[in-house]
Formats: sequence, C-alpha cells, structure tokens
Amino acid sequence: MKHNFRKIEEKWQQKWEEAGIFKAVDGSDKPKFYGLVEFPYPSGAGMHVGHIKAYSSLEVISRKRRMEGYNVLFPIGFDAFGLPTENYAIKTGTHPRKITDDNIAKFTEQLRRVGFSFDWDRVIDTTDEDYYKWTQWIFLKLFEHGLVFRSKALVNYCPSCKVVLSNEDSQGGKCDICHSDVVQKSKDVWYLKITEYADKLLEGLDHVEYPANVKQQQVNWIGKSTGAFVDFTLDGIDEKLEVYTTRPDTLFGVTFMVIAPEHPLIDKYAGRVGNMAAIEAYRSECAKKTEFERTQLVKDKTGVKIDGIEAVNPITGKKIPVFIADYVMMGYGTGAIMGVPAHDQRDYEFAKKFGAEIVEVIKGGDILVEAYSGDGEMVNSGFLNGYTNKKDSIARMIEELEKMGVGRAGVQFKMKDWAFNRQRYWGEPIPIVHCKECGMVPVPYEELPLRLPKVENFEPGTEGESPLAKIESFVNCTCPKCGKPARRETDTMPQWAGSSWYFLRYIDPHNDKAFADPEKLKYWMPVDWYNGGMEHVTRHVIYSRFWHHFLYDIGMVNTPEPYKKRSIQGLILGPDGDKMSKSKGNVVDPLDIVKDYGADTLRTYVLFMGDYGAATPWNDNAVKGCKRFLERVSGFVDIISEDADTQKLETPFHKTIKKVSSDIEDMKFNTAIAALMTLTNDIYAVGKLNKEQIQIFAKLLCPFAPHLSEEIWEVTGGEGFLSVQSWPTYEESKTIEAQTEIGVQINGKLRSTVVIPTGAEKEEVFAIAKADERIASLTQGKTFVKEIYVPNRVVNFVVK
RNA sequence: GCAGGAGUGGCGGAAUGGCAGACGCAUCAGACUCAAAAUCUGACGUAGGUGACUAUGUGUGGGUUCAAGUCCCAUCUCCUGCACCA
Repeated sequence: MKHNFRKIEEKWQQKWEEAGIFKAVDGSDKPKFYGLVEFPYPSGAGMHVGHIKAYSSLEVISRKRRMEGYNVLFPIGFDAFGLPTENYAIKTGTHPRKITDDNIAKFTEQLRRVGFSFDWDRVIDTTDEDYYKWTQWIFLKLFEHGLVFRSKALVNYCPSCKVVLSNEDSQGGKCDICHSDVVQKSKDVWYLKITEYADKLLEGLDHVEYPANVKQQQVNWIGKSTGAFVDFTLDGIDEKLEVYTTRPDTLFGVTFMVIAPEHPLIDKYAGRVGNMAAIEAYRSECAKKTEFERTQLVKDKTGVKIDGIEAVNPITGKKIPVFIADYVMMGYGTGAIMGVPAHDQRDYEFAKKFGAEIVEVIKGGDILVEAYSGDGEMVNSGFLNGYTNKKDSIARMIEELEKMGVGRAGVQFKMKDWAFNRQRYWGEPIPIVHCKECGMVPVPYEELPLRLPKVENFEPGTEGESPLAKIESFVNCTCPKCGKPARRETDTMPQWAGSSWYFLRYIDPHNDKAFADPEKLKYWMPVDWYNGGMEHVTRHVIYSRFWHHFLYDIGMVNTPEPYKKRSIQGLILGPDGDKMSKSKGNVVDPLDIVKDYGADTLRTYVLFMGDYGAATPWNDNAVKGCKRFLERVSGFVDIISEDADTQKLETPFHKTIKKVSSDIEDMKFNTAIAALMTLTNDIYAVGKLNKEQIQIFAKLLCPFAPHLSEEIWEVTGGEGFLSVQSWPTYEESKTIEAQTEIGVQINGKLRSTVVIPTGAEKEEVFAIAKADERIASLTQGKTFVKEIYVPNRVVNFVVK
C-alpha cells in the first residue's frame, strides 16, 4: 500500500470528527484519565514545532489510555488575554477581539491538521466573557476572604510597555515581553496574598509527582527560612528597630546595624541625623539603580553611616553604629539587619570597608581572613558559651529573647505577594468600585461579567494609567453599597489570571451557574498528568496551585493540589543548535512539515528526535527517516500471509508490545518508536506477517501515527475505529527467545560469544562456554580461579 | 556563590553494575537504472593487520569490583534555575 498521507490524513480527521470518538463522557462509570497540556497563547505567528512536541506526549498517553478503556478528558483552549495581542492592536489599529479570533481560528486549523485527539466541544478562550466572568468571580472570592489588598509600593515598571510587572515577569531585570530594562516606580498596586499560602504550597509538594528539579525550583522560589525577629532599640529615642535573622544565636557578635536606603526610619528621624545631605545623596544614587543592578553586580559594599543615631543591642546593652547600605533590601525581612561580620561574608566585607569591629562568637574559622559560617563552639557569648549545636543555641537564644520581650521566632519567605494589576486594555477588568464613602466595594456577583467596554484607542496613558480610564461611561458608576456616584477600577488583571483555573473550566465549559458543576469536578479532578514547559514552574504552576488551594479551602474543589503529576518537555532547537527565533531565521513551521511529509511523520519525529525532556536540534534529514519508516509500515499491507513462517515473529511482537507499553508510561517515546522500527526490520527480514500481527502493529503505532494506523486497520478488515480498539497485551513467557547469545569473558575481557538455551543452568552454561573453541584455547593450561554467570547475559572466567 | 541536571561515534541518541554505541541520520560500497532520484543489500568508534584478530575507547585523574558509561572520591566544562534573602 502506498502511503498517501495527504489523502488518508484528511480522511481520518474528518471521520474522527463526524463520529466524535474523542469526546470525554460525563457520568461514565469507566475509570477517568485527565490529561492536560498548557494551552497556547494564540499569537499571530501561528504554531511552532515546540507546541507540537509539548502536546504530543499527552496526546500519545491519552490515546493509549482510551485504548486501555479509560474515559479520557484531553482538552485544549486558548490563553488569549495579554500584551502581544494588545501591542499588535495598537500597531495595526485592529481590535484585539478580532486579532484574537483570527489567531484562534488559525491555531485551531493547525491543531486539527496534526490530528490531535482533543475534545473540541470543550474549547475555552480566556477572553470570552462567559469565561472571564468566572475569573472575576474567583477574584471576588479572594477579595471576600481578605486575600486581595492594595498598597503603594515600589514596583517593577516597564517604560517601554508602560506596564507594571510582577517579580516573576521581570526576572533578571528585563521585561518578559519586550526585554527592555525594568525600572522601579512607586504605584498603587493590587496584590494577591500568595504568601499566605506559602506554607501550603511548600507542603503540597510532598503529595504530588513532579520531577525533582521542578520541586526544587518551587522550593527555592518560595524560599522559606526560619529564624527570629529581634527588636533593637535606638539610643535616646523611644523606637524599636526590628531585624530578621536566621542566626539569633550570633547576637553577641553584632557590632553594627544596616538598614535599607528606603527604610522609613531615616525620614522619621531626619532631624536628629547629622549628615542628612550625604544620606540623601546616597539614597538618590540607589534609587537610580534598578533592582537588577543592585542585586546582580559584583561590587564593593557601599553605604553611609548615620550620624546621630545609635542602636542598642538588646542582649549586651552595647551601643552600635547604624548604617544605610543598598546590600540590604527593603523587600525582604524587615529592611534592616544586624551586622555579624565574623559570621556573615557580606557583613564581613562591609565591616572591613567601614572599620567596624569583628567579634568571633563561633569557633572554627579564621576571622582574620574571612567570615566563618560553619558550625562550632560558641564563645564570647555569655549564656551561650560552650554550645556546639546550632539548633540548641538558636533555641536557647529565642527562649531568652522571648523572656525579655525583645524577640520572637519567625519565618520568612523569599516569595512576595503577587502584583495583580496591569494598566492595559486587553485583560479581565478588576471588578471593584472605588467609593468615597465606602472605600473599595466589590461588584456584586450577579453583575458579572464586568465586560470590557468597546474602545477605539488602546494606548495607555503616559503615566501608565489604563486605557479604560479614558472611558467615562465605564469609569463613572454608582456604588453598589450606598448608591452614590463612584468610580470603577480601571486596571485589568495580569496575563496569568485566566490560566490559574482553566483546567477546572474544561470539566464543565458551558455551565452558566457555576465555574463547574461540583459533581463533575469530583469525578474529573485532580488532573492526572500535566505536561508543560520549565518556564512556567515558578509562575503559572505556582499561581494555579495557589488558586486551587484557595478554592479547596472555601470548599469549591475537592482536592488541595490540582495536578497529580507534572512532566516537562525539552525545547526544540533550530537546525543550527540555537534556540529557534524569528530573528535567527531558524524557525521550523509545523505546517510545512505536515504538507511535505504528513502529520504522522511530524508527530513521530518530534517524539523520536531525542530524550523527551532534553533540548534537541531539529534535523530535516531525520524527519525523512521517520517518513521512510512509515512508508515501510505502509508496505506491510502488501506482504500479509497466513504462512507458518510468520510464527518466527511471535517473540519479537510480544517483546515490542511490552517495551512500547512501558516506554510510553515512562515518556521514553524515542525508544518506543525505535522498538517499532526494530520490529519493522524483523518483519522485513522474515518477509511476511499475518493479519493479526499487522493489526497489533497498527495498534502500537496508533498513538504516534494514528492516520496511517487507522488506514491499515481499515484495509485489513478492522471494524470501527482503531483509535477505540483495545490496547494489545503480551505474555511474559512469549517475550523470551528459546535461545540466547551471551558474552564469554576471560578476566573481564570479552573473548567470545556462545548460544545457550534461555534459562539454562549455571553448570550447563559453563560447560558450553568452556567448549567454545576460542575460550578453550585461551584457557589451555590455566587454572580457573573463579567462574561467574549472570543469567542470560554474560559469563566471566577468572583464570591464572 | 547556592541548587538541580548533563558530558558516550561525523550527528541525534540507546544501554536494571554484566557483550558500549540499540534505533535513526549522514557517509561509503554494491544491486536496480541509459542516467538520476526513490528503493533494496552491505560496511560504518579509533589504531594496527590481507585476514580470523589484536590493542584501545563513554570529559579528566584516582578508587571499589570477577566486571564500571553506570558506584565512590577529586577535578574540568557546559546547560537550567535562584542569587547581597540577612
């Protein structure tokens, strides 16, 4: 049979759609499988081969699950709010709604042509008002439960996009969208209190199957540390200066304090400060630097001593100087630290430069050379002298501090609250009204969705206010509480809002009474397997876990963790080994591959090209190799025979069923496909195969190359769709060959191979090996010291 | 600096401590062809040998073991994430 991929791919895509065989069934009594892939952002560029690889893993697993008798939910949708669309709208003067609709149509067409077995009845679009109604609903629930607050803060601001960015969106000091430098700006910001869930997010990791590096990255991101808050006093002023430290037991070694340049203490006591001019100069210098510069540059410690203010060590009563320095961040801990130069390298460098005293309190290092942060005996530390265990000395110090009322055990997280507003048009409006009388008032639930007004001009204001602020009819409203005139919030939610709960909406996408029916949620959740990219580990995955934990706490979902298992796909690099990018011109368009080689070839290649989790360069020739493989499979149809010779293939078939089945579960798609290629070579070596065998082969190939497999199933007289036939099974006993070739080593070096009956006794194997001509001649006149046999693998004779 | 991962032919990559290089690509030779493409057959880590074979070989240096790509110690390089986090 000729592999006419153009004809058969169109044919089967149409048939699948007409028959609706990939639709998930609500209320089924079959076991369920919920396979999830990260829904795409529908950009104007269309799909990328990376999307194909990202979806292919769960496509294969979902197809296998269906054949194994599961009720499978394998949905797709579009995460369509966001800046790229809005920027394109501004540039072209086209409404983002139209751009989004066009792009979704384009993506949909592309996805269909690859033959993915998505349930197309459940497609969602985060910009659809029936969808974002529920995004707003969840926001109001968060608001109702005190997890939303507003605060003036230094924020990451992108001057080019004119938008406030979260920490997650400005990693490395660059805007995630346009890559310009981010600056610090003071703004009113909506925050979601994700930090309140830091412990739950950390603890939840113990109950999910994520790859070790993914877990580790989330642990680092959350950055929990335990320690203590200690109150220093200021000499002659009735004021506390609170610090956070992980080593309160080094309190006897504190010789100075440092506060962040932005610390409010300075302005409060400006009158007492003798060198305010110098301090102001230093502060404005710091303000010019971005956070990136402040944290990234390897540089000398800088700072200024505050004249006229001294702190008092609560334990020793000693007076110590106070500095401002930019190595202390306002955003972590209390914005103030106690300087322990003997045991903290940063404090050490600072002390050296500014001439502060260095007092050793832990023995074990050489404080003349560098700070010592290891363990050791406590010295110069009053009641702590003689302690050698860090845990004990910390516990004792906290006990003392608590007794004295000047300190307490505490926990800090690196994770910060989630900045949750953007000054942009193309996002979910934040459903809050500002009333002079009542303050911030939530829009009543029954008024949702709060729709985006129609706008002609999407340009944000020069000071970064939202385009919505210019729409009087939107802004002016009445307070839902007191009925007096009020103003609407004009900021919108960030890109990450819609994707924080989308997997719940797939379960019941058309429900207009709730975001999803509780019974359906109970049946389908949690997501059994979620595949996506490494880049979302500290953003989308954390955010969505947070929302889901919250929904669990208010009784809206039945599990705390949304995703049971997470896997990560590796990047597809350009043929030159560089990351694919338009500017390098090394981007491969999946539709070109579909046109030239077929969807089955594309699907097979992206999984065969290498380890699924690793970054692998694209190789056009290797694509042809996969095409050649499928053509050889196609040729099986012409060599069907009910000849007895085909029995030679029994063992290879059972072996392959076993290997393909387990490799798919382990995401070792490359070796699964290799096993099918090996079997193909075996089949051509025999020269024929029977009908049962070709149908088994088609089933094994079906998750990878479903169009060709369906075609083979049909032309060999298979009934119905192959995609819903049962997955082949194997018998362990039939995966074993009657005879096995094993290696024979002398002193660990391979010298010969012999054929033994599989599972033969040790003694028999030794006899066969010794009878081998080469072995016999090499061991002639030598003494056998030791004889080792690894069943069905290798024999090793140790001789002298 | 901290954490995680990876270094295997010309290339992508396989190998529960047990015959390194499965499978594919590229290359070379042969068949078919007027010829080319496609297809089929064979060779294909490196060095030596006509040859059966011999030596050598998984970043580097040690070690454990009858046996190491795999385990241990040290070291170099690369990738990914975090990073003055007190």
